[in-house]
Amino acid sequence: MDPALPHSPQGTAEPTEELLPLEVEEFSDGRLRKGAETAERILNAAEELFAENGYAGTTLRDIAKRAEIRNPSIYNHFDGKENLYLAVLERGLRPMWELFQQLAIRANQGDELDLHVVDGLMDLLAEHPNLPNLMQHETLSGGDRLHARLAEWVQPMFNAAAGIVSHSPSKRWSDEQTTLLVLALYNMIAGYFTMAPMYKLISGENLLEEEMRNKQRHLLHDIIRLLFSEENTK
Amino acid sequence: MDPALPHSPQGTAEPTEELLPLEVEEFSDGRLRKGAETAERILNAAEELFAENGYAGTTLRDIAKRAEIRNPSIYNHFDGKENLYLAVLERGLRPMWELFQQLAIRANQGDELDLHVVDGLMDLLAEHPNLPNLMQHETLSGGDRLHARLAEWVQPMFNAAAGIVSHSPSKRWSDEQTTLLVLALYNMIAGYFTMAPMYKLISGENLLEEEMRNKQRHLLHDIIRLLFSEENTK
DNA sequence: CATAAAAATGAACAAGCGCTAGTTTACTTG
DNA sequence: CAAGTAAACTAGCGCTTGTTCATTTTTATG
Repeated sequence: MDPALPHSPQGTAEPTEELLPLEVEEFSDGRLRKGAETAERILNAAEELFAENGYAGTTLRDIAKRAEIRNPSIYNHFDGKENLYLAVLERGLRPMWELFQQLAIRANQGDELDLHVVDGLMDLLAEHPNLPNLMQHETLSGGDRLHARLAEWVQPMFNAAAGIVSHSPSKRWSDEQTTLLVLALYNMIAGYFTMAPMYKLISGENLLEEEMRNKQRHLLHDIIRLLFSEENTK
Repeated sequence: MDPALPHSPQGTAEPTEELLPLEVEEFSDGRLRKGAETAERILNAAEELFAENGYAGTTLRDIAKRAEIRNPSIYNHFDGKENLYLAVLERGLRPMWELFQQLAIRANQGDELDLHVVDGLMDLLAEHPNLPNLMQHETLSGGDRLHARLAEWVQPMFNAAAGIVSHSPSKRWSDEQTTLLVLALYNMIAGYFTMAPMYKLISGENLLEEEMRNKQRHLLHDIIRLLFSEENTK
């Protein structure tokens, strides 16, 4: 494993590192090994339950039931609840991590990206609706369970996002504001998905359905355009 | 108690109802009765712990320890964990509920309010930093524990906020967009506080300190001004 | 097809949970 | 200050939790 690395807050500007070597256990014909298949079922079940109920609110027996196994079998694939949780988090964060790495590269090449970032994020989160909730649970607990890994996982994404925003044509935002702006935009975008269950209770409408998502995408475009227009310079 | 009220989504536009009769148990000289004082200590401890660790992640023994009593004593003041949680939620939501009620009245009188709303919310949340986290935990769990009370508590605030936004001078936003805009603005504002612990891990800076809060307030003012300027009409 | 490894299982353990009962202490009030 | 009530305590019950272990069943391989 990692040698110590006690939340060192040195943030490399370019996220070019690897997240983890992702080993695929499968036959030459692409069929998964039996063990790897149930490991995946466990991860899927755990992701859904952790996202909805958090770490403490999720039982290994609940996870096992959803994965259609008896709960000691989990220990054939993961070394305890905490490690399973970390595995879920890592697998969940990977697509977001990759998206930001990719967007950051294009931002350094001078492409205008703000709208692409929004679209990319909306698509990604729509495909992985558990991701914002997992992140939010971690955020609320102060990242206690991530702590060491947090720097290497979240920090590069944040830096990439800040880089993208600071490359925008608008000269409106100072460097100081850029940081807070990234936070605000993230909360606005991810919060949409996080809010979905409660919004459904209040209004009856399902934010996760495509029609609503398109309205949200439209709104975000309008907002981004207003925030990053070249005209006004404060 | 309430007669059924199974999440009826009829939202009265003006939040003029009462939240709950708030009974104060104190002597004529203002001193709290012994019992009422420990009840308050329990509520304070529970609020902090529920906000950080959620419902499942908080034990009555933890709460008792922080309130400096033994855990069965909690039952002299609250009828079980669930009811304590609801009491925490209600006491926590009250100031926000009152703020929105007050702002909604002024909005109906035609005052321009958008910036005042932001300032009011920032001040309120700075004073009650546990509130956004409590709400967020409830949001993530799908409001399961609130469910029935949710309509009467959250719905009026949401409607008040939507009313305020739709009274803004800008003709830019359609009614449909107004709803999503309220959500986005709420997430932006409340998310700032929710993110504080993780942001501190990443950057070392404390978002809850006044200096940072003022920068955030400034940023929010800029954003609101851009979103609700009279000029541009899309 | 035999064999070893991998995976799944039932049974059960210690620890911790919400909660109750019974009793003692502290407070309030006539 | 005495009596009654409210509030705090100790002890512990029934249950669930994460985890272990010995065993059986399944899967992969020479």
